[in-house]
Amino acid sequence: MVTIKQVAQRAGVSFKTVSRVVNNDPTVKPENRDKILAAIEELGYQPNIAARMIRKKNSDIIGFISDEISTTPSSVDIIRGAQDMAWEKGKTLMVFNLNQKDANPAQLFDECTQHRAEGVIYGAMYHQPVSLPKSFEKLPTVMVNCFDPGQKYPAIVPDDEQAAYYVTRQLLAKGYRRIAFLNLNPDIIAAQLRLAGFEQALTEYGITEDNYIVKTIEQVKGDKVIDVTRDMTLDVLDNFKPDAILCGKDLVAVRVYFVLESLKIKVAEDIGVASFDNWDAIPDILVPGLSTMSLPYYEMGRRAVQKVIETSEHKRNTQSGEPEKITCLLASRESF
Amino acid sequence: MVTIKQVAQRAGVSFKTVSRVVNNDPTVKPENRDKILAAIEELGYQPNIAARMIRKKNSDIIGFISDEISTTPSSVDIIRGAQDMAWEKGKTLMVFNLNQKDANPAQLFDECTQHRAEGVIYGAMYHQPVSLPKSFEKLPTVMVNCFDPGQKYPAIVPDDEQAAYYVTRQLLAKGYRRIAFLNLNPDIIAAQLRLAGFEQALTEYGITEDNYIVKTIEQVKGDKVIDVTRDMTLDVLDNFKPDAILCGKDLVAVRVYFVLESLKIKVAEDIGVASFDNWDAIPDILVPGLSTMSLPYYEMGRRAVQKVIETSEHKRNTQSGEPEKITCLLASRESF
DNA sequence: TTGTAAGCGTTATCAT
DNA sequence: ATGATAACGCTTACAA
Repeated sequence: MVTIKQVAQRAGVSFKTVSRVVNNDPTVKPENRDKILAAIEELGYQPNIAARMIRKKNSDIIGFISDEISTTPSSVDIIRGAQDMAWEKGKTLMVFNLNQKDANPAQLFDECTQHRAEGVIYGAMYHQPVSLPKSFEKLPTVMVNCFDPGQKYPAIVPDDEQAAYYVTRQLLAKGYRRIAFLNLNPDIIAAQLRLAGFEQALTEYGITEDNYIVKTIEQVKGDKVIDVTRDMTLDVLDNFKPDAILCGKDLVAVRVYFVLESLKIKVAEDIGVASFDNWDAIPDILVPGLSTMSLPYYEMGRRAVQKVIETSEHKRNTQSGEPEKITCLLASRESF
Repeated sequence: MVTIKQVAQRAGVSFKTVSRVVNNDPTVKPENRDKILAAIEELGYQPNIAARMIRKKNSDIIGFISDEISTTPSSVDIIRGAQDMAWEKGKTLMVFNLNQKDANPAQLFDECTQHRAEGVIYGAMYHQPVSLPKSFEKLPTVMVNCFDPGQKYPAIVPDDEQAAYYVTRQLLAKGYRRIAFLNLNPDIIAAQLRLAGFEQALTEYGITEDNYIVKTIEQVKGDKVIDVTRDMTLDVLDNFKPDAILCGKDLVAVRVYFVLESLKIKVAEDIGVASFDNWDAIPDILVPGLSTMSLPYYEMGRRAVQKVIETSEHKRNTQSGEPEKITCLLASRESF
């Protein structure tokens, strides 16, 4: 690999002058600058980031540790957002995956330390509480799509309550008055928050308990969780007769669409359908297109990087308070 | 940050002895080794990879540049596979995304060079030819899910022809005799290869042209590509009356299922359905579960890392020959 | 405006 | 078995 010294020799100056040019130091005679730039070009010189790193004390590296046990594809957008923001800020994101086999969070954290990462982001694949190993205290840490139960670290999460509140109000505003909510497993944070938002909106519209219904689309059978969307949908259609169905996630909406199709009930025309996720191609593959609250993964990733840079600059990690909630937007199509 | 010297002082030895312990050099008195290990533990010493890198000549870093213009979620598995293999081989994968805005391949390549990556993997999000900038010649480069038209670099691609051949034979083996193939846009490599595999299998079974049909599910309207799966499916059912439908991707299968549902035609019972992708939760959300040829993204990622390590060790990049095809397996469920 | 010397944290070399 | 010393490629501090 070509070094700064080789460039210096080629240009006929001292290596320090080359360093100046590389670092955009203005105090270089234009004539020399041109000579040096030419030499850099000819030799194809690229600065050695590692060497630079040990002398300057910043690495410009941010570690991203992702819990990918359950591979929710859209959560990849968290990483894309993080990467874009890192790029904009002149940082490099080093991504590590937590895969069953061998790697544990502490190990991956050490990896980050060894690369002298300036901060670490821990990302989970669905909104949940996570307790990180103690070692994470040694570096500015930001949690994304998850949070520490003791609020030890700043956290970025989707505003699930707002999402449910918003979509419910949209349904109500369009005149729907008997909404069935096919919610996710109530063990999940998102399910709890959405229920709150859902009921809040209903209350504000004066909808009483006999005019809405909430069901769970997952049932625990022994140690297995099984999806009962179809039965639930049929049940709700028969016994509650809703004018709109709010689904816990887009995949639930797919099954609901199938049930409706089989009953010749037309989405939008005969019944409104709404959902959460805006999961990739799913909402568009359905006919009519599914109106669904998009989880702001990309934005969360961006915000996490911003936050970790802030914390590392201010060198404070503690007293983080409530997780920062990122607003969810409605991806509006034709299903209600 | 704790350095090797501080550990040395704490343990009462020279810093070189600490270096020996850190690098598992056996020529250290056990007594000293214990003292040093204790000091490392107490001080929380972590080696500085950057410093190590400038002295040793290897970085143990592999760059992964991914064309994420079209975000096919499952292609994330390429990265997961690459990351797992890198971890197993003691390498660190540095992932860079190609996002419209500003970053171009050459820039990201430079980023890799600056980190002194030992090799670079270029990954595309669907199987396609790609011409890389000339700069990639400077580092061992492997292409994954894409290939250089001039075979300049080793490439890892899914064996689309084998996939189509295999699934078609499976259909035929189960007795299906009138197969309709709703293929992807014929501009796409995968579509061309699959057509070849499909027809090969049919020929071997002596199926003649009037007993199969191939249709495209995308149509170009002006400068827009529109999905015509529904119309095509209805058309084929009406006019060709197939006993099985082979879909170009799982999302096509979803639409086909809807059409069949609306016509009260039962999948598996009345008609076989097969597909390509094994895309995340889709095949399982359908009822009956979709039997589909899985694209071996994870394995491709693993293989790409293996290959880039091989090439970097043997220092040869040229004369790569045909892309290496990774076998696709049938994810068998209940749809045929 | 430019260059010299020192230093970053590590490994390599060679002596002890 | 251990330790001085040099070296890696760069930046910082300071001098010219």
